[in-house]
Amino acid sequence: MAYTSEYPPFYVAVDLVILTIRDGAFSVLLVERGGEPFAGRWALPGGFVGIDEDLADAAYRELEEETGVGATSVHLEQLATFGRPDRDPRHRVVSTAYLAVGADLPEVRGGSDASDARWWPVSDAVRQGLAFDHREIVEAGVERVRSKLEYSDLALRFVPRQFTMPELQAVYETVWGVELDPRNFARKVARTERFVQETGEARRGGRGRPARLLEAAGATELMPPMRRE
Amino acid sequence: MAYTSEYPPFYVAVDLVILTIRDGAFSVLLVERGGEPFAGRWALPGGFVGIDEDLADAAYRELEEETGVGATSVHLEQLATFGRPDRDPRHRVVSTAYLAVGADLPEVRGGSDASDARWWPVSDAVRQGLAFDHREIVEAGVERVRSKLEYSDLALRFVPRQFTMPELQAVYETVWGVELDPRNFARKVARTERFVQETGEARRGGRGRPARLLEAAGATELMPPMRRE
DNA sequence: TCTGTTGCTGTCACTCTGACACTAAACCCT
DNA sequence: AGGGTTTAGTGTCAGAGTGACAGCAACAGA
Repeated sequence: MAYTSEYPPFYVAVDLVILTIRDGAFSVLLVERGGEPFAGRWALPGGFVGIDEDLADAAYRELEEETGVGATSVHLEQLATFGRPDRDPRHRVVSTAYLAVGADLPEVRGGSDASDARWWPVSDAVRQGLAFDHREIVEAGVERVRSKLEYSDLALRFVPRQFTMPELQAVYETVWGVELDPRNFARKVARTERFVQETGEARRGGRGRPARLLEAAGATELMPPMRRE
Repeated sequence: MAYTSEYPPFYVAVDLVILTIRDGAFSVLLVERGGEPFAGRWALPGGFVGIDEDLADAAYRELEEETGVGATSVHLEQLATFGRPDRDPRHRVVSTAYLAVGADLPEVRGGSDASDARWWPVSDAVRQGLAFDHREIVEAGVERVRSKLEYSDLALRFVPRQFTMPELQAVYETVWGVELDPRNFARKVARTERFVQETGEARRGGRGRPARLLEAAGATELMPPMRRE
């Protein structure tokens, strides 16, 4: 069966801004483009949405294809939609960007197509020329995360299920690019009821005093919020 | 010229959540649907995006068609994109919702098509059954506004260029549905540098002591933020 | 057991917040 | 003209949150 139309068609895509902290760097997953346009340039993972597929489902599908990580333990939310008529030189593509945040996301080499895929520190990623308008999309995702650390539990998505207070503090310091006072930080986290709770265990094996292991306790808002600057 | 495709096409639309305060009520503009589906039901104004048209341009165009108001003095921002496969029974329509906020938006009767159009208090609007998934979209817009009042200058878009402190306070009270203390409110607004400034004039003619006229002074953030609850 | 390293907590001064009551400036009516 | 009514505008005080700061605690390894 074929469809005809008086007008050229829209293509609808999803792009993923997958963020994690790797080796102490706030990082985004990029794939190297094999073909034109922008061959050899780095771009966000993404793809076209099926005609019967929900946008969020398409985002999950792309996420799993690129990282092998299921929805479990990865936070996924809609970021924004980018639809400038000239953003793709081939067709009219409207792309809804999704933001994914996870802990310990796996190393990736070679995506579904033969092209390369790797984690980039976000500062390096936006400095180089990304394909399409992906620099703008990455910046929107990064700003969303920086902002949501202030008042939400998003920081907990950057650490494993069990984590320590210094690890959680490092999330804020890495994402915001600032240094925080550990005493004030711990006080603020502890003040929010049901934000984190003690597991009773501790992380041993490193140097120095072992840090107590914490886990999320259900609260989704940090109240009062943590403030930048 | 005709285009053919192996697959049924996507349609890309914009929907507008146009919010203002009318007669003391936080209100949204709805249009009555003339034809199927959802004939007779109320819906958000909106329409399809041209194949060479930017999403934001389409939103501006629809805004002007529906309200006669140009971009001037109306704040417009992208809200979110709604793309459930079954959200429109006819086609696959992916719709990007835009949020518009303005002061003194005009009364409207009869849109571009012959159907009716009018302002609804948002509580009445979401209570009745709106067409498509428009209830969800309205709720997203309302929540966005309630949230942005806390930390941005969005409240200034609900009042005319010159306004009084009680009028500005009424924006917060109406949108949040709470009562605020005028002393604490004025202190907080005045504390943020360059948020509002005196014009030297006063609003006369009403009952009681005339209120001094203020205007926006350039700051786009309310710091520290105004807090709900 | 000594040293190095990292985790953890308490205090104090300051600012911000929320609660609260009175004075000021206009209008209206007599 | 004066008194009453209505709305605008301000100051204080107690409690909470914040940022700056130093010292003790618990482990590993030598």
